[in-house]
Amino acid sequence: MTPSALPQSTPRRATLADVARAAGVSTSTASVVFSGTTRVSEATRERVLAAAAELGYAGPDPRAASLRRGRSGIVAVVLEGQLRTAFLDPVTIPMMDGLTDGLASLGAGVLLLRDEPGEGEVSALSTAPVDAVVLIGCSGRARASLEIVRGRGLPVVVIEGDAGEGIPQITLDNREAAAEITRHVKQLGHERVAAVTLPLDSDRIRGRVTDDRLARATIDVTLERLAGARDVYPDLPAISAGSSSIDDGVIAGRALLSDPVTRPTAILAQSDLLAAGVIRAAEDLGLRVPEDLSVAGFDGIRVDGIGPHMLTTMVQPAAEKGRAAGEQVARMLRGEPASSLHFTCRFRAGTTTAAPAV
Amino acid sequence: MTPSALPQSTPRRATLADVARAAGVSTSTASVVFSGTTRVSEATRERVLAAAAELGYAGPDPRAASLRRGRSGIVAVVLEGQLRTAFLDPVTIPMMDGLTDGLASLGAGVLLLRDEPGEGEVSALSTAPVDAVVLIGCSGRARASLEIVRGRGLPVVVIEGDAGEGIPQITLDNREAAAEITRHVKQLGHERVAAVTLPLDSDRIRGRVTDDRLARATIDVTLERLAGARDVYPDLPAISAGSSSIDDGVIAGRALLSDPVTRPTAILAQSDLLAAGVIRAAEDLGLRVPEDLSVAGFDGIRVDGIGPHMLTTMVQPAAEKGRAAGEQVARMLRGEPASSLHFTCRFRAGTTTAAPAV
DNA sequence: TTGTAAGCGTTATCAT
DNA sequence: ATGATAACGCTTACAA
Repeated sequence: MTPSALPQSTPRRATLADVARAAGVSTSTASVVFSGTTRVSEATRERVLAAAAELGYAGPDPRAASLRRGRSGIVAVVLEGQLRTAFLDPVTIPMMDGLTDGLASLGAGVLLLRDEPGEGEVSALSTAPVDAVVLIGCSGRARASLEIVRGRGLPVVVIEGDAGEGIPQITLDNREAAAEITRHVKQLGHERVAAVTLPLDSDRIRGRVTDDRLARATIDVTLERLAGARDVYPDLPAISAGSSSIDDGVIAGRALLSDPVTRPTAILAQSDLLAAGVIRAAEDLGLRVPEDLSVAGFDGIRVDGIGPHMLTTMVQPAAEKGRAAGEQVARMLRGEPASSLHFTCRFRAGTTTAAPAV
Repeated sequence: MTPSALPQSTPRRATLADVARAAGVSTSTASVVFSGTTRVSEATRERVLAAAAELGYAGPDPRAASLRRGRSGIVAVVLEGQLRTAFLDPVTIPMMDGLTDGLASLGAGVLLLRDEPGEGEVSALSTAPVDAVVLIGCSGRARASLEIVRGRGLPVVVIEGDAGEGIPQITLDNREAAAEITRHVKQLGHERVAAVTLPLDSDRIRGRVTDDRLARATIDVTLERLAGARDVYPDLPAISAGSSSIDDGVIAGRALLSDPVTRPTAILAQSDLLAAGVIRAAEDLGLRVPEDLSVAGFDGIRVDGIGPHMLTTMVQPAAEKGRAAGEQVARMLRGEPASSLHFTCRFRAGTTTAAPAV
């Protein structure tokens, strides 16, 4: 534990002061050489750099710099649950990409955090040296994260979640978008229509969506998209999937299509992955899409694995959402006022919807 | 910019010294109340906490703490290329999950960094307050990252990459594993076999793998897995995919299967996604798997979208790889010696391989 | 159990 | 263009 116990390879790392001394300048001058805040004569500049190279000095210690500056250059992104589940959702990835872009103007890094403080341990959120926080899909237990963040007085932006008073949030027009694609289906002339929804709550139970289950549902996105569809077809039957995946779409699709008598002529899926599964299920049953069954999705991601089909879907600006969040964070950090932003989806006609067969 | 210009909401945040003063104790005592390093009488403890609550003090400033301690509690993970592409690879996600687990004993957070320093800007790697670094898929340009890291004297672990002397690395038995699954196919009696490989280099050009292209290839994983397969079938024809995805698998599969005369009876895919695509291509052509065509994958991920099939594949311990990296980092940070670890894949028989039809 | 004191390595301000 | 000086907010021997 004592320095002397170490191999010898740690003779105390050189500091800026060491470099300055070796170069025969003051620490402040040396500092300026690295930060570039002020003009420095070419001569001294080179002397300092040479001394640094000589001493193996790799630049200012970020910890000291961040204490002094009051900035660490790190923004925390709090994801719900396991990283695994978070990144399984294909919209998360472009969103994260957009976020890093939006943050780029700050030169900030992204610290990934989960919102579950594992086993009595204090949430890393309360001890991480971050300048700001982005909360994603802030529901239920994310409130705890929010409390910590507010306690620390950190700037925070929430994506797809309700954070209450004065906190900038990035939202999507889920209900309106769902209504729009549903109207498209209605205009094609479909009358027997059903929906496949995302999970209703964290239990992720599959099955027929009853009023009862709806009352206990906690996932806003699901509710909003269903509400939008029911704005068009008030009695729209729906079945909830266990997750947003192709396989769950297959299961739901099979359930909806198995009975040739009650079989719908169109299915509205709440995500593209679910839609892909429904298509698969339909084709397995010998139904042609869109001749025998129209299928609509939601998200507008690149779906890997539905072959020649182009999904009719609502394209959500996932990357833009992330970028917007990043930009609002950047603004707050610059002391500028930040605002909530609302994004809208865009209808994209594909080859998976058509008028019902006569 | 001056404090007075701000709304008033920033009357200087309370510091530990403020809290101590308010509680009538010394700063060190107050410090100890928060860190829990030493026993403190219940009475003072409560007085300090009360004072903290009163002043809205949310705990020690992590920046100051990390300067003092010489630790930031953050480990950087450097991914190749865009986050987008990194997270498109389904093995990355469990690996990241394992990594966070392995790091959990440290209570460290994970800072996501890309290895491409965007446009002349200094790589965040050189200015981020991190305690250690994990390099993933360190090839070519990641050498630059490695240089920075070594310059800063940070502990580093490399996953699936060669970092040279004395740097712990986490590797996989790609060649041996590829040979194993190839032997399985050979033992089933297949003689007309072909391979679908991962990209050969960052150009990601699709097509027949010639000796020429092979000589210029830069992606180790691809080369190792191909070498393993050719240990069994020395003349194994191969076609390279543009990426590890189902759609690219379809393309490659179609290319290999289109000619009924030369059509192989078994296809070895270098990833499960590619295998799924090959299966899709086969079924599109009216071939049954495994009766008319055997398909083997690699990775052992959950493939979303191949319906009833269970892929015959080599299961790689992705999460374990990540966890191991995390643990080695933890050891280095504790001053213990770290070591390189080599992982092996496990053969998993599925329903997609069988003896060729007679 | 509590207090004293000495930094941790920078950067910012203000002279010179 | 350069330098002196004072923080930044905390932790941790060590002393009491």
